[in-house]
Amino acid sequence: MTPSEIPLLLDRPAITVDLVIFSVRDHDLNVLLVRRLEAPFRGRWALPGGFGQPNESLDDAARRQLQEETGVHDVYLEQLYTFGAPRRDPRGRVISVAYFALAAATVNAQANGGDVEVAWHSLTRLPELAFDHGEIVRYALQRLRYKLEYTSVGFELLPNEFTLTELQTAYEIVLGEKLDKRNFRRRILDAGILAETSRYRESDGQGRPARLYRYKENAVTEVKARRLFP
Amino acid sequence: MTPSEIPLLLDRPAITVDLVIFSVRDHDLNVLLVRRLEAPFRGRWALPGGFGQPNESLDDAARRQLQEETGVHDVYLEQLYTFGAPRRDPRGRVISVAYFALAAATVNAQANGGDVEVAWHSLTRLPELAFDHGEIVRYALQRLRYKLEYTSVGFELLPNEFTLTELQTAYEIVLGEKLDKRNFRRRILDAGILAETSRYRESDGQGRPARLYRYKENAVTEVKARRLFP
DNA sequence: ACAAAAGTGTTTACTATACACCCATGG
DNA sequence: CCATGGGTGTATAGTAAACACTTTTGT
Repeated sequence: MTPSEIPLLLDRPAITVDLVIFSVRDHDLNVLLVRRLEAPFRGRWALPGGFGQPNESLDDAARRQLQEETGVHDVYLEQLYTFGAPRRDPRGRVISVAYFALAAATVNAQANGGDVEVAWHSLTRLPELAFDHGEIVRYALQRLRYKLEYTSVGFELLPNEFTLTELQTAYEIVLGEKLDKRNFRRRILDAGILAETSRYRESDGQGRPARLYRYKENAVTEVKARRLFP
Repeated sequence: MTPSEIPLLLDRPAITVDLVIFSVRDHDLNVLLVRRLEAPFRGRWALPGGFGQPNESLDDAARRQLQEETGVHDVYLEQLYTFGAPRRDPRGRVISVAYFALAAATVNAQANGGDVEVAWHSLTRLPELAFDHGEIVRYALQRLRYKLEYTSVGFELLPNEFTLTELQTAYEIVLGEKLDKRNFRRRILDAGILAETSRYRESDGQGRPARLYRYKENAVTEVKARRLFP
């Protein structure tokens, strides 16, 4: 920051926090959306989000918006990217700090009292979204797939206890490809990030009950990438 | 974005763009800094940056600030992270969209006329910076090292034509470790991202002249990571 | 006893690493 | 002819991928 110091209030863009909340439901990757009640884009689905408060960090603002607007709390959250194209909001200059969040299928979302509609939408049949929110979702999906491959954020898509088949299915749904069961289990167990519980899940219909695991706290979350250079 | 619509001007934070420009010089990784002329932190070194203009994207604002403030242009630039802790600027709420840039040692920086000091600083002996800029630099360094391992951004630290030893040295300086010459050359040549030129660089003192290479435009920039899961 | 899902090892191909000597040039 | 940096190949270890049958449970 240099000689040109803090600008006149009139020149300031507005700044919002928007959230892309992913969850695996009904055998599909879903995003949580809210329906807009006012112009512009009235009636269209949009990402939850809003303005920060004066004494709140961006992360805190994201968490608060999530809770207030959708009832979702205690989920994995990370900053995604800041979008600031000049005409992305027809009302004027609005810069949006986008976050992405991962919620287990057991997490419930509900409108906070008012008449705002909140709903999960499958990514395979996403409606046209308000503003540039479609672009933000695409970017978030790319980041999710990418991180799934070399970090352990994937566990954030599951409840505390889960079976290895449930974990594998979540991965397959997000990555959009089938994985080999034996290799998957070997890798994930060898990584030493799971703790076996003594409990089992009865399969709905029939079949052998599956052992439940939980994700170890303090587990390493990043796996070394295959380096381009030695 | 929901019922709470665009807020009063008074509630709006100011928003700046700050730049972390890395360059390998004098056998060290350097960052380009400017000395502050005004309070707060008058006399301290800070990241170049400033406010965006109404009809300018964030990327454009970053590029313009870089050119205007330091004379640096046509370098690799990418958005890093947005910093928005409530008290990071003592004058009031300022949210900063940080960018990181890579410049070859042949790129010159110079103050734009005025009496602003602009200088490269080695990361091994960085002065205490203004605001939270020290934290921003640390975060940028982490990102640079990370990307160096699994993308080809490293080439942005070198001029158009370079020798393999120069390339290897740049990697060694950024990563802070020695690399094996034969393995390095094999990997980088096998990756098919370099084109051999017919020219050679005379080594300063003595020794056999080294072949010059250039980075292929359109080369793949990402290398597949070693996946945690099969 | 059968249907349904859980669980388990081995072989083969590929990729990464470690390592030492000859080559071209200028003084 | 020597000092300096450039350039090159191979053997070994480790990691990834492909692949099919047995076990446990409920009906």
